[in-house]
Amino acid sequence: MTLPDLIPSNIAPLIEHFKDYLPMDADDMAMLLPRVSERQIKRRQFILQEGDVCQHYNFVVRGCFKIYKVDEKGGEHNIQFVTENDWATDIGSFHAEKPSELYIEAIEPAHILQIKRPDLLFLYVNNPKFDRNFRVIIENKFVELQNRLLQSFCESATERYLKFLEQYPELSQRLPNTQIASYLGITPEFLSKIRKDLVSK
Amino acid sequence: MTLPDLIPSNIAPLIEHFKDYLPMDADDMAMLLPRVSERQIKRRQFILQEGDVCQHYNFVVRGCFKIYKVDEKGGEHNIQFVTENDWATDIGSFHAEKPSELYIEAIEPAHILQIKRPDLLFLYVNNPKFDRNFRVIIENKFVELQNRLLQSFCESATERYLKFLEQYPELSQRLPNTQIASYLGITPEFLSKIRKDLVSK
DNA sequence: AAAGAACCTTAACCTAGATTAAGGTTTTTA
DNA sequence: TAAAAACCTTAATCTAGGTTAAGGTTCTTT
Repeated sequence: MTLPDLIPSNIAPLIEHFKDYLPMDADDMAMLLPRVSERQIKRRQFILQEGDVCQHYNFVVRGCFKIYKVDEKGGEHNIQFVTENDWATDIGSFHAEKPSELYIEAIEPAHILQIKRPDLLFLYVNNPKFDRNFRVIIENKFVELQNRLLQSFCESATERYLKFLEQYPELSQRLPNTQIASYLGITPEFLSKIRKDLVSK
Repeated sequence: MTLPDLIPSNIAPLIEHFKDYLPMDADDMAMLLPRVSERQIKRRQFILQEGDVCQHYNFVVRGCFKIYKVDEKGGEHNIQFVTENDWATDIGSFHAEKPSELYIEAIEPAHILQIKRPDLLFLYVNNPKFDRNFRVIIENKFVELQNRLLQSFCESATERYLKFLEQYPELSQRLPNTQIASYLGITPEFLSKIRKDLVSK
């Protein structure tokens, strides 16, 4: 539980995150530590913009981000919210080193830990624990995304909204309804109507 | 390119698939070989049904599968087609050992290679190459799924259909339009209308 | 070779959710 | 602390795509 003294405590949440998957010994931490850098992000600040190559795996220590795409007509579509102890990255852009189609923007002031591409590759090549950890992390992300697709195919907007409230009760307090509507794939006006209809029942 | 004589050639496509990610030596193959079993699947046969726990990672050597969910009203929604040299598995059900919400059904007679859960876990624990390979495989699947979600959010049915034809020209020959419509998230009747409108332009 | 099943298309009508517009409230920023 | 920006709601109108129904065609199975 307590970390060796030589590990600065501000990277502790990331170490704890990895420990959810596999035990991390002092050597593993020593390998990770010099490859992680901290950053404070202001509200409305971007850590990725359309057209840029995603250069980092970003671990959120505190705060909240939205990952979204802007369509031809300028509409924003949230594909994911990322909060404490989760990763905010465009995996496709990161690995293929291709320009991203996505924006990643802080909805709240945030504190993140970043790992650069060459550093992550170093970790993969030199310590199989990182391959393992990220395999499992991405499996979980895949399942989350698949459930999202299934919901958007199989359920009405009202059902999706109710399940969102149930599944992310904390997020639904933290976020403005505009952002939730964008995540659900509907307009804020229609969400407003859904909320009225739910109350009147 | 040529495999050692002791490896039966009918597992060759899987070995080649792994070689796309990392070199495989004789020891790796010797570890893999006894943990893979072959199966012939008939058209319309299921390798996974709703309610069952997904027990295998299924590698498709030949044929085509659809992975779909059935909604409350009995409607089918294809989330993915799987053809040669790809994996047909419900990753969520497999790893959590929970009943699946999905069906995986052969659209064409198929030949698959299966790895059981305990065998895959053995490979993960005893040879880090498998963690690596499946990390990369799932990263790619994640990106594919994310693009699908983005398209369904940002584009009209007509645009989605045109991109499908472009991205999977071979599949669009192989599949009936009913199945393509279900993948695009529209009814066969509406796809028929889209096709008519496209021709008349 | 025939019967049944799956598939494709057209067309009339229907609905979930979008759009536009407007007024009020809360939050942010200068 | 005031102006600007973001947010929320309501209501009228509009539209992409669904539903129902029906007829024709092409596979599959016996």
